[in-house]
Amino acid sequence: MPLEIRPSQALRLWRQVHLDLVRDGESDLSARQTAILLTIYLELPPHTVRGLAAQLGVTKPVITRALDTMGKLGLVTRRRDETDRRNVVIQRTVAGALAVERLADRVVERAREFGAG
Amino acid sequence: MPLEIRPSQALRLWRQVHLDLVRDGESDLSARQTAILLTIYLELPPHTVRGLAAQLGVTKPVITRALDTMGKLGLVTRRRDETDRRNVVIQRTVAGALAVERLADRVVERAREFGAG
DNA sequence: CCCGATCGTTACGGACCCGTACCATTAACG
DNA sequence: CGTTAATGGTACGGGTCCGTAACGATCGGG
Repeated sequence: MPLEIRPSQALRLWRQVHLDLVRDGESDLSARQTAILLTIYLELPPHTVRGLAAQLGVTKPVITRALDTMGKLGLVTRRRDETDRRNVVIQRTVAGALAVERLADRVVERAREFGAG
Repeated sequence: MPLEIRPSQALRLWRQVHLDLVRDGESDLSARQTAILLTIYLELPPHTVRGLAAQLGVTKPVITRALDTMGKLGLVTRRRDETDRRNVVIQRTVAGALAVERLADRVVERAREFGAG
């Protein structure tokens, strides 16, 4: 059963959620960072730098830097893969899971308000 | 009639649209910039720097810089208000309208795909 | 063993953005 | 007029991010 949504609704939803994020001082993530964060929390592990770079169609340093930033924010962690020490496994954190959950709640909430629009 | 959407749907939708934006090389706007752009295109004119700053809960230079950047990208334009030359009126552009329209289409499209999730 | 391939990170020069503070222009009003 | 208030923009020091290129560590096959 598809989720029917009209363009005007989509735009109002998109705007309002972004407004919420800005106003609540939720860390001002770029589209890239958001895509990385949600990929880590929605797709099945394990996640590697190379894998994320391929999925997003960006270069490796972009992922490395994004992980640096999100690491400082406590949203993700890195750990060496001991079976192949060349790899780095990106791991979820409690704080990250909560942030993602809050985002989901925001979207759901605003979607409900805007249904009639 | 409210728009019912489950948290898991919301997150998958949010992720997929951001992935699309990144992969298609759509300018990597921050949450702030997105909020500003959509406010300009969804709310009734006229829009001023001060008004936008108040709506987003940020300082004026944030708006000025965002308008500089979006101006370079051709998404918005500025014009002096001739009736009160202290004011600057932010105006929409064809390119900006198209970008907003594309965003709406992306959201609608992905929402349709993910309905069952 | 060693050599090539793979993985993540770092270096570099340049661009953008932040928040605070200050500035130039314009309007409003006594 | 001149003075005050309001608006948008700019200067500054500091941080983050970009893309390209190089690097060190590690694996795997000959």
